[in-house]
Amino acid sequence: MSRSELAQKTGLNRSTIADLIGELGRLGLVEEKPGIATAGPGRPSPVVSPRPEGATVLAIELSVDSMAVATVGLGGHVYGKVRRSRARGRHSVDETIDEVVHMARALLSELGGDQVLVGMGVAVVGVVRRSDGFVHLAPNLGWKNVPLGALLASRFGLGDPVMAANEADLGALAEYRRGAGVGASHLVYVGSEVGIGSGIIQDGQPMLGVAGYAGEAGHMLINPKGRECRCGSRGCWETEAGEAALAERAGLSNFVGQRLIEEITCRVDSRDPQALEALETTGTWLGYGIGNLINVFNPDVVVVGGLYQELFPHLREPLEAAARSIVLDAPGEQVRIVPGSLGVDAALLGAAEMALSPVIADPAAVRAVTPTQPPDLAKA
Amino acid sequence: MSRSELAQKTGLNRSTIADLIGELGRLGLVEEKPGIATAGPGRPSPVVSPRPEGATVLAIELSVDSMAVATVGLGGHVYGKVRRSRARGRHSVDETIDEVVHMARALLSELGGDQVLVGMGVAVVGVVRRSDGFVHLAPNLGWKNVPLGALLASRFGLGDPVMAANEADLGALAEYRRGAGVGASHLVYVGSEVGIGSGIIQDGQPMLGVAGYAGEAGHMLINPKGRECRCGSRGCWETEAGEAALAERAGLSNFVGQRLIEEITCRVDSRDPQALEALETTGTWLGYGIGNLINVFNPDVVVVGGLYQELFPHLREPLEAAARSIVLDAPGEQVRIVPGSLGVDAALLGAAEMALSPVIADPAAVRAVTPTQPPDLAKA
DNA sequence: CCGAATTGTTGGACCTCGCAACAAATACGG
DNA sequence: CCGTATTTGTTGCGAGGTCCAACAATTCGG
Repeated sequence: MSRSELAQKTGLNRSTIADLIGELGRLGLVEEKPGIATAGPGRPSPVVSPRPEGATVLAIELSVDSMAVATVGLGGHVYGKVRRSRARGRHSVDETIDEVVHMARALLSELGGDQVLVGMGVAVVGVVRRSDGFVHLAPNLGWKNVPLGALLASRFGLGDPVMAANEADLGALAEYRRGAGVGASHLVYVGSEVGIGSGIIQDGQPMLGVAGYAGEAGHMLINPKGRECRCGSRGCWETEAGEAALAERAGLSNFVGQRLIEEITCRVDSRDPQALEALETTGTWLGYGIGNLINVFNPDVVVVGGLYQELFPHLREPLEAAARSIVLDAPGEQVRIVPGSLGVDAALLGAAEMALSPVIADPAAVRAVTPTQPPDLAKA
Repeated sequence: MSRSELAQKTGLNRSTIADLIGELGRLGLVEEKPGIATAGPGRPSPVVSPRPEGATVLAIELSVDSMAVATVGLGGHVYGKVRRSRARGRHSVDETIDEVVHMARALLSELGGDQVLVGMGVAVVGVVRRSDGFVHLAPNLGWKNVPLGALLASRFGLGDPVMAANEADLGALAEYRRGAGVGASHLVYVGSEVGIGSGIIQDGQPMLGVAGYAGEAGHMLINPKGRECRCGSRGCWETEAGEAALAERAGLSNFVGQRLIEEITCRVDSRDPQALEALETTGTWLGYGIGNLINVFNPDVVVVGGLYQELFPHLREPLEAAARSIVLDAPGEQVRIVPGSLGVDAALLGAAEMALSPVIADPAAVRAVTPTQPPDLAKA
């Protein structure tokens, strides 16, 4: 983007932009390139772009059936990424952190010398306090009250605890900044893994609620006569529209996660009626919940991510029909309901964006972070 | 509040505060009084308080079965208020505006000479565009695409269209600033008239959504096997928890509005089993919806306003039980669910707060507004 | 009556940003 | 090939808002 475009977009003066670009350039966060084909007369404008090497972060994702680590530079540039499948169920905290350290070591050693590491961020399936990465509850990992942010910080030799957030919240952030939601200002992200999580961007800002637990739409009551839910209630959205419900309807209860998606896709391709029916029903329930969220949030765009991203073409029709049947006729604009574009990595990239956000908020205040040595594996 | 308290609260310097207070004083928006009993040593501090006369607005409410007009000064001080009942159903736009002008004339003539009128604000039962008060849809008034803000502006001889907003959104604002939500930062307001409306304050700011239609929780699907709704759908929250459902359950379908509330209160006092049962059931449905909103918004406080404010003591128990059964165990803090404290005037006061908000945003830019003469009644 | 404590006030300094003029680089018409 | 219009980056200056440090005002406690 050129300087004058920046001036127009930000509403700031050209001279102010020049000043800021100068400072960011000195900090190594942006660079200017000769500029491309010019349209019309006038002095050609060099293109200003973020310099990914200027600020790199380590992003971590602890998901239901996999974990991942990545090194990501300013602007969302992914340098390296490792994902590892894990069986669902309990995992010890120590073991998990060891594994993270192991995966991170490999990625960090690949970083070039000019790359400045400035922070870390973690996406967790569970209820997490953002500021210090305290995991209140993560049923899918079997964790409760784990000071993950502090543990990671001490393990990597950092001063401050590592920030962490809910997977769906970070998925929303990533799709908003780098994915299907670019250009929107109000976004609702619906991600499904075992349950259904949601994250909301309101006017460009993540909506966190008073304690950071906003967006727990998975347990929205939607069918009082519905199935029993793990949470003890009945007829929660995720019991009607979640993975388990889909699998049961399709007669595939022994499949989970990616395997389930593949199996269903396969059966749909061969026109299996039970699979088609299951998608129809599940899409309808998904649509009801999404319709509720649209009524409540009035977003630009709803992004369907997680497992259902791949199935979206098969879910679209019933989903949209159900949502439209609920949504009040908003005059003028129509909401777009679209699949995510970042796939399984949405939350991982969101964790990176979160870790990079201090750089964007106050570039001058950010310092390089040095993990103590290539961190060693305590128990390896 | 004293100057040093202000400095502490805002984080600004004492000298900055002095400067700002000086400017606001010159504009007549604040005044300093000798200051009260001092605690401890030190120079005594005069108390700075908003001067209601400095900025007065005309607030208007167009509700389901009544309309109201009030003159309100800075800080929420009500100078005068008129409310008039109207039969439910269609009302012509012209007739309504005439009536508003009539009621406003009386109130404006009572204003003292030192009171500066700076704007107007309208609360409407319906879907309204805030910026220019365009009423997209107000089924309860029988209105569709009425440029109410512009009509009022031309009738009162103002330059800019009058701002208007949804009743529930303004109820939320009023309860947040002046009512049961004072001190909270994240508030969900649930107001019931004919249907159920909701308004949300997130981190001190009204949550509007991309087009200003956020918070339409009344048509949240909550019971797919439920009653048919006016909106064409089935099992919306308001069909299960709204006024009509309550009346029907209590066997009082021929009562509406305030009369219904009185009749029910009366029957409850005499232990009428059908009334008690109706409250129990309605409270439960209310609680389910509120629980959903709590999960999604993670608020400090939920304020129940509108018709149900008075019935709240009788609704509390089933309502809280239902809500708690849905809400995920938020560690630490508990949400408070409380009745509103502003009663039927919540939306009216909210309209005043909305009209006053430009003064708070930029006191220097606000000019006195002069309605053309005491506005005359064109058709009277 | 004097020191400690608190608070309002004053003058100077800094930082951010906008404005206006100028310089640089291109397209287009002759 | 040259001059003009056009767009854009750059420079110097000024306005506004804020903080800091020192000082003045006022009260409490000994």
